Amino acid sequence: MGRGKVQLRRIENKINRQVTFSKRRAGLLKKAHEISVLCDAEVALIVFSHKGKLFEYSTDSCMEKILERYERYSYAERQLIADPQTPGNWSLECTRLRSKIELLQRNHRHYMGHDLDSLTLKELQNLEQQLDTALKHIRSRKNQLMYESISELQKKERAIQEQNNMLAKEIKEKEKTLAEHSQWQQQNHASNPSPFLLPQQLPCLNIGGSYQGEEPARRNELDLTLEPLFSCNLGCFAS
Amino acid sequence: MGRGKVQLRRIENKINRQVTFSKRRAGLLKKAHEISVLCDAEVALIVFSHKGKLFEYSTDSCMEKILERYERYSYAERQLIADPQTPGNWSLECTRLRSKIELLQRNHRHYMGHDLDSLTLKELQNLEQQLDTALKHIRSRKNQLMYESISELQKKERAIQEQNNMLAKEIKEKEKTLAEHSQWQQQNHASNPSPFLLPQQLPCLNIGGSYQGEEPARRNELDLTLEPLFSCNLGCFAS
DNA sequence: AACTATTTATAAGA
DNA sequence: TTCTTATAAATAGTT
Repeated sequence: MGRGKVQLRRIENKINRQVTFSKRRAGLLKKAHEISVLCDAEVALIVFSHKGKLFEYSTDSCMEKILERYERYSYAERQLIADPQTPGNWSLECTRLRSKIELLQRNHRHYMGHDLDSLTLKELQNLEQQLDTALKHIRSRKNQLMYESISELQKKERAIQEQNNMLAKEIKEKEKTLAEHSQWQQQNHASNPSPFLLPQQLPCLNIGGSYQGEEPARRNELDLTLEPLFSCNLGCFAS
Repeated sequence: MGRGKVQLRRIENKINRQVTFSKRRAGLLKKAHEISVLCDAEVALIVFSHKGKLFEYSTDSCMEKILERYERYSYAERQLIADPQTPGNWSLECTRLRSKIELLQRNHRHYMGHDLDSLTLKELQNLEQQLDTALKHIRSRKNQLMYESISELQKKERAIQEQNNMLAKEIKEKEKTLAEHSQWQQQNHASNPSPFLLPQQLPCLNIGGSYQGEEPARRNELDLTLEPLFSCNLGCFAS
């Protein structure tokens, strides 16, 4: 379905894969719902995206019930597998999981550059290479984000500058009108208090107020984004 | 899709419902498989027919694993429903541990430079700095090991050289004795076959044999250690 | 996110 | 059930 036939194999283009995933996921959930309604079936659908995000559908009788029913049903087929409900097995499982956590944490310490004494030269070499690669990816991604940030700022700057110019023009005109007016007043009454003060102050107040009032949230957001950006190592641009 | 449009409600005709179920079930399983392959997603699909028959599909990583992952994942969202069922609730503990593992693994993927799209600029910056520090530690430790390796090799070289010298000396003396002896023999019998061949060969054989026999295990170990060392990035000495 | 040319899925009929 | 076929839906590539 679509402009071209598609081969049943992993889409290598990341963007394409993401888009196709969104579309097909919607289609799949819809179809799951349809068969469930049309044919009075009980459906549970679980989808983990490549990135690990979860999407699910389940007939109104709720996911947990269906999974429970599944476990019950499929249990008959795999009588051999030890029952994980047994208290003894649970504690065993816990022990297994804890040791796995221990391993992951130890591993993580190595990735943080700690506890290196136990590693051989070869292991250190592997670690170094992996971190080096990871760092490259991270810096590349960071640069991408920063460039995006910068070009958005430049766009914003141009917009604001333009606005600024327009406001300045407007003020100039107002100033002119006011000056003419005050001159006219002076000629008629000759007793005007501080006639030149107001026109001088207006520009600053107007510009500042207009700018801050128009988009305070977005401005703050950008400020936050850029603070660490320039206080930190800009040297990474070169990598 | 089909000859007529279809309303999204239970098909009352039993035969029709059964037929539609068969067809749509096939379609649904196919699509589940397709999205799983095309988009590298992990999919679990469970369908109970109206009559209670089970049909299922799961990405090759097998149903149980996906369901486990699901439980783990959705646990985080319903932490609130902390059911204080039985004192010493093993299954709850297991779920908790599993979600911790999930978290560690996700974290680790970031440290490997994967799945970076979900990170903010600030997070990327932190990650970069951590990896950079870690890399410095690792390289420093690696250098230390390499220097140790080198100085040990040099020590070993000196020892072997010394041994070599001693052996050479010994051989020279033996040669001398032999020469005297053979001269003496020649003077007496005058019919010695290839009298100068043996003394020339002995040194090589002796030295090689002595060296290999003395510590074959450690020598192999060192060779293995040093192979990647010099074929690889020596540039790290500078860091 | 919307569009559209195509491919797929499938409802109805045989 | 299975095959066929007309038609509805889904969706790949594009804007």
